[in-house]
Amino acid sequence: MLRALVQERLRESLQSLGLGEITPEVTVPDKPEFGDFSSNLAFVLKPRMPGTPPRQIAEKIVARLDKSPFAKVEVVGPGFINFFLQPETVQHALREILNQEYHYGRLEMGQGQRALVEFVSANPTGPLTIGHCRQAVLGDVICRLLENAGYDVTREYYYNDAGRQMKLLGESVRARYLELLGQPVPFPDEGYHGEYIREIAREIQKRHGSNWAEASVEPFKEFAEAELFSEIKRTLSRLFRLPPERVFDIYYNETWLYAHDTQNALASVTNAQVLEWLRELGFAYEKDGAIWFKATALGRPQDRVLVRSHTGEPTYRLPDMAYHANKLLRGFDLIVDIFGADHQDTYQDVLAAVRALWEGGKLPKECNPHKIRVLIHQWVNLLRGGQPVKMSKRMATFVTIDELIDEIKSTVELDPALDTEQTREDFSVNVVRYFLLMRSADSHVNFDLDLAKKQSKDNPVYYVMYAYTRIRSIFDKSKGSVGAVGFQALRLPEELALIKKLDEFPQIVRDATEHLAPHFLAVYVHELAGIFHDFYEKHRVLDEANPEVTQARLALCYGVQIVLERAFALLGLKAPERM
RNA sequence: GCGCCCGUAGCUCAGUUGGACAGAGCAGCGGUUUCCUAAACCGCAGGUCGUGCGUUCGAGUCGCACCGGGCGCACCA
Repeated sequence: MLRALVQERLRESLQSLGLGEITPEVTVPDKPEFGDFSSNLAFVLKPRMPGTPPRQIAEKIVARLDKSPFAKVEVVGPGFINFFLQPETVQHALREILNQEYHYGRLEMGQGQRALVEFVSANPTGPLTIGHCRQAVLGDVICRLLENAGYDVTREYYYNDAGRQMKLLGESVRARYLELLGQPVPFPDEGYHGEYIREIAREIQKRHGSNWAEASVEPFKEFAEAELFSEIKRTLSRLFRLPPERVFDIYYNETWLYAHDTQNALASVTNAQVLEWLRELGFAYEKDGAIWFKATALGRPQDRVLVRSHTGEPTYRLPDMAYHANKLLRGFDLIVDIFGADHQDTYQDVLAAVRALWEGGKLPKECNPHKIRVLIHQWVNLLRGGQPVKMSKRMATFVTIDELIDEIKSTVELDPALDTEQTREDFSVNVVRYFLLMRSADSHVNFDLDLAKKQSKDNPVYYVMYAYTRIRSIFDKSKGSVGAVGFQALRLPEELALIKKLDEFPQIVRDATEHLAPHFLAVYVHELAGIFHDFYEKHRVLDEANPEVTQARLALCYGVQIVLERAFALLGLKAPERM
């Protein structure tokens, strides 16, 4: 990496000045006049060299510097050090990339450690909607990033089929079923009105005729749950481009936490156990017949009920605490929770409780809650005709992920030779994923359906994909392969800019992984595509009159192809060969 | 009222360990095609980075206050 090289030269210089222990900060400046890299080292060093103006400090550092990789090193302004690389230095970076090929951008930070990523976790009361879509895609990419970094990743989905909502689901299906049999009963007050409920009822009628007329709610609930879960897996299978049986590794059922089961290693700690521990540590108490969590003692704004007074049932908070205790006990090195903005307050109670258990010695030392990282994402606003679409799951005024993909798919147009059902599916999934990935999880996303459906350049996905197809097209025409060539021919600004951008890739992947921020990568890919388009427009790759340049530029294109394919794989995008 | 997130160009958004005159896409205006796909490229225009204090050599970035928007604040999940 070029930046590491600059840092290394600086470090050597510092050592000779007796300041070797500092890791110099090196950035890529915005303006080309400021060079390829820049360091503010002189300012950082200022407190350690009182009385010396930063400019002089910078000059001292530069005087001791090994300048062989650079065409020029300047001290400018109040004390910035700007580095201008030799073309040969940049060319060498391309060599490195081609050597590493599809290993380029792999990270070592995971080192075979185990990571658990929990996401989506919707109770199966209906199809997945756009509300779940962002979380699903974020989680999927974070899993891919962690795998790339060497983690052994477990994808987990937490759900509950025992609560009130699931009972309502069963009652809703039962009501629709009896309606079909001509024995209508009142529809449950807060039941689910979606058409999918009728479909499930029809399916029951198809398989069981009128045999379920006297049945209780329970079988209806179970039938609906099974149907909906397989539907959910099918949807995620489209979105993740994984077979349905592989979209998640573990479906963790909240009910496992209610009764101790020695057979179940995933739930070695129950709700009751956690409650007892909290009591022993003084973080649980009784009031008004309920059991409360003394969250205020842990710096939280208010105490919360853990066990209800009337029914004796736990609220969702207690099993959540038990669930997280179990996550820690299962021996993961990294635990990632992905939640929507509605959880931003509540997860902190759960973490506070788990921390208290650990600090109180109830959980083994290796179960340090620092291993848990929570990623909160803001909501997606679906816009249709410029207006936000109001959605309610219960009233069935929602747009499902499948509907979203299908709607976009109906407008996709690709090169006729490649315009198949599969490529259209691939492309519409690209659009959905990219729209949701290109923004920071912290910011709200306006998903403009009209825009996503437009098969035009408004759509950044096309821009990125088009760069890839241009490269493929060059290689189709070139007939030759990329051989062992010299890169001395690559010295034009657009060529060097492209290599320098390729050189940034591993650091971008590292940043995205460390910050659990896929949008770093999504933004990078867009920038890389832009630099490639610029190069492509200005310089012809294939030139029979000049085989040396052709070979060097083909190698450059291959480097871009490698990085694009690596980035696409991490983002779960699938580029077409032609558009 | 309390907590978390956001407020950057007409629109949608980057800018994540504070760094040099603030970026991209789209929309607007003007150009580019005997040549690897013009779903592209080039140029122009567009901003008191919500407001005000503060921290410092330096603040879109950190702190405080205020204004505006989103989401929470259940013995629902």
